[in-house]
Amino acid sequence: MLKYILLGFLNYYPMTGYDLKTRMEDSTAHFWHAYHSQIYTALRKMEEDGLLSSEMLDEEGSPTKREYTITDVGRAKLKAWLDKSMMELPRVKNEMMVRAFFSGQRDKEHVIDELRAQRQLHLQKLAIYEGYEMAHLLPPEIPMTPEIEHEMFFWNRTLDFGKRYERLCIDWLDETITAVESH
Amino acid sequence: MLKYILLGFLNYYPMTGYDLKTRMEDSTAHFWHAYHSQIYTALRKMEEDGLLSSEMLDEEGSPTKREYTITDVGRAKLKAWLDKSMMELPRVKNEMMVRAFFSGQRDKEHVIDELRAQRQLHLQKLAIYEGYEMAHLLPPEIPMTPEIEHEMFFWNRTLDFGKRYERLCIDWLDETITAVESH
DNA sequence: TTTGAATATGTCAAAAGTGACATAGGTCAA
DNA sequence: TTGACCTATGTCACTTTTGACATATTCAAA
Repeated sequence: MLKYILLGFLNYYPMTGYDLKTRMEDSTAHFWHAYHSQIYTALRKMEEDGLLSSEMLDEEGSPTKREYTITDVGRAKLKAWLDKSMMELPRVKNEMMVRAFFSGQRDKEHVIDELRAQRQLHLQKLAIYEGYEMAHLLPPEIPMTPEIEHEMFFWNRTLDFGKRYERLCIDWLDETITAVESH
Repeated sequence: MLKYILLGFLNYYPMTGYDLKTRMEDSTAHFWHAYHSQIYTALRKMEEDGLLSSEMLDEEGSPTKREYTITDVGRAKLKAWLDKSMMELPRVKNEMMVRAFFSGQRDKEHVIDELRAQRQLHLQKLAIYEGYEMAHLLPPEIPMTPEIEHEMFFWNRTLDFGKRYERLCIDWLDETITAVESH
């Protein structure tokens, strides 16, 4: 999966591992988390496999960077993945729900503390999403074309999903906290 | 994580790998997916580590089963995990959102087909959740006590989260389909 | 001037997850 | 009685993910 995210971004324009890491933190990390260690190793592997090519950039006044460019093979791989529709539901992993499921075995006050902390974190995340502009993902020199607006339509749809998800979590936590408090 | 789910279930009463697998499919799989291969290997590993003990059951008229029982060490491990509150947000991985994010590069009709298929799957899942009774997780011979009702309160909270999540997905897909259709 | 934050890139061992392959008995209906 | 499906348990090679450790530069503030 990470492979396709990296291909997807590099299909727009060449980028370094750090660029990709920050791009992901501002966008896809909300629905696909990856450590920078994984991104760098994945890029190396993808270059070995011929999906990417790389070039060292030595600008003065900035550290050495390795910039990756998608190859035709990489582009074909991305297209093949996008063209094969997903016919199952995505697999979910949510540690907080696991904890909630087994919370009957726990001290009530302790459970409430945790739920409140989670609520706070979801509020913060929602605030970030609400202040977020997907246009920031674009490099400043790129002019707005209908194609890019079309891309951004989908970026904004995923952002919208993120906001709704955070609201759902907050509402669920509010109700759960109230229900646990009232015995 | 899987380890704690298995400990959580085995803390109720001893079970076989298959029992755990089916229990998970009916409950925690909605927020934590695991293959049976992973469950069986995890159980072996946990026995090695002293968290579980096992015993072969040879009932006539049924295949050989291995039943696992939680040990005191396992119980302590579970308690320690439950007692340490989660102070970050759970990490999300959602392949469908990754696909949506990069859907600007795809054929419109193709995207709509995929979104419609996803919508159908989420409707099915919601119907399953709405017909689901958490009490079915309990073995028939167990009487209903206040303790078990307390456990079930949390089980039902996670089911409620699941229903809301499915409705969110359906609503989001409906709106996204409409928006993509109307250019 | 030094300290800390941000930029930038990596390695690595270990753990977790994937999904195909394999086996075998029981039940039930066509 | 044959085939399909469910129960029940596993192996295994491979990929992915985790999270700690490591390093070096730049820039701004204290």
